[in-house]
This record gives sequence, structure tokens and C-alpha cells, in this order.
Amino acid sequence: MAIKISGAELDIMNVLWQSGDAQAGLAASDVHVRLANDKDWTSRTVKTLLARLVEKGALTTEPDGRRYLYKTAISETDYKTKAAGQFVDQIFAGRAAPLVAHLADSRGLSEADISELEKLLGELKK
Amino acid sequence: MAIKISGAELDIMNVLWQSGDAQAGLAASDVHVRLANDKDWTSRTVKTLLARLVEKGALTTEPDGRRYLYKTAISETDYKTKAAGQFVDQIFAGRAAPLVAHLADSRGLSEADISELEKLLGELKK
DNA sequence: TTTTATTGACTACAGTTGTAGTCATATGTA
DNA sequence: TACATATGACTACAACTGTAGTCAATAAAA
Repeated sequence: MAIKISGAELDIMNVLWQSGDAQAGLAASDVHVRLANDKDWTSRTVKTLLARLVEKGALTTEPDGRRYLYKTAISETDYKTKAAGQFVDQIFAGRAAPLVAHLADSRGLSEADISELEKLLGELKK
Repeated sequence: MAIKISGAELDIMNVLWQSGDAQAGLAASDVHVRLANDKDWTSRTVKTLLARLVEKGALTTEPDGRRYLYKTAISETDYKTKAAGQFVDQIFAGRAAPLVAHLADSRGLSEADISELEKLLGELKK
């Protein structure tokens, strides 16, 4: 089965996926800094999560002096596609429309979302 | 904060939400039977999950002879709306369109989904 | 060079989750 | 009536999670 990533771990993965400098990888302290706004974690917590992700095979490390640089080992798209599928299966019986309806209902969709969705639907109908 | 429902627990909730006879509630054995196709759980596992949901306040019980009938205590719509919001926040940075795009990409959307989404978008644009 | 801060390795620990087992009792069945 | 069965109450237990702490080595700073 695929790698299972927990909530806190996913926050870490998102940092690494989104950091454009991912070609080089980030050190634990870099990750910590980038999360500082959102998460009130100590650097040790960040390191524990990084270590767990390495153990699970979601990250790889390469030594950089006396520390490691962490890089993602799994594709963001693959992971998120799978996660989205599992989510709609379990919550919305596999249907996309009710999911979007719930979102639209509770929080509204942004202009960008609406136009992207229209474009997407246009393509799908061809 | 809201009640947290785990994956296995959610399978139970779905049975109860979807059972039209919910006005009376279902006994543990009824739930077990309705899950038999999907889940290879013993009746004890089902009962443990039911008990946890009662403890969490997601279900209520009323005695029916020497057993209980279980009924949902929280709204399906409320719960799923919240869950959808949390999911897109964590995985897709709050954006609905990328989520749908991923779904469309990996598994396609049904005709029903497409037409429902179109209708939904039509309404949103007004 | 002595102190301090950083880093990886290992350990901790309670709460949640998945997946039951045991026991006593009530009940239906032979 | 005597036994098999279903049921609730309570218990079990390892894996996973969130959230760190300790320790030893190293590097940077004073």
C-alpha cells in the first residue's frame, strides 16, 4: 500500500513540496522556520516528524556537513490525487459534485475556483 | 471543538445516516449486517466503534428490550461540510478547483457529476 | 579556548485507532 | 429446563500521532 502520511506530517511535506529550492533540499531548521507562522512547534517536533517521514520513505536525506537536507521522495500530485480519491470515497461516496456543493455552501468559491472549474468542465465535455 | 470521528467510526456513521429507518435507530447487529459487504469486522468491533461514538456524543442510544438502538446525534451535512473544508484546507490550500481537477484526472467525473457541477456553477454566477 | 548553540540519535508518553477478547446475563431453542 | 446465543460492560493491546525531552558530538562565538 501507499505511504500513509498523518496530518502533522503532511504539513511538513507541504513545506517541502512548495519550497522551490527543493532541488537542494531543506534542512530541519529551514522547515522549522517556514512553519513558524502556522505551527507552534519546537524544532524537536519538526525533527521528529522529518525522521518519521524518512522512515516511511516519504523523504530522502543527503548529508550537508553535519546535518541533513531533506527532499521529498514521493510526488505531490500522486499523493494528493490519491488522498482526494480516498476522501471523496469515504465521505461523499465517490461523488465530486456533492463535495463541491458543500464547499460552495459553507465558504463560497473564489472567482478563480469558479472560472477554473468552468474551464475544466468545458474540457471534460469534449 | 467539533467531534472528531475516525475512519472506521465514519463507516459506522454512514450506515446510520444512510439508513432511512433512522427514526427508530438501528441495533448493533443491524449495523453489523449492513457493513458485512464492505467491512470484515466482527460484531464486537462494530460494538466497540458504536460505544466510542456514543462516548464522543456522535450517537445516542435508546433501550429496546435488552439492547440499544443507535441514532445519530450530529447532522450529516454539518459534519461533512466541516470535513470537506478541513480537507481542502490541508491538502489543496483551501481551493476547490485543484481538488476537482485531481479527481477528474485520476478517475474521471460521472455524467451526473458534470451536470451537477454545471448547474452549481450557473447558480453561483448569479 | 571555554561556553553556547545546533544537530542527529534515541527515548518518552499519553491519546487515538483498529481490531478484537472476556464475562456475566438475558433469551430463544431443543 | 438446559444449553447455545446475543448483548452490554469492561478490558486488551500494538501501531500511529502529536508533542516533545535527553545526550553526545560538533561547530560557532566570545
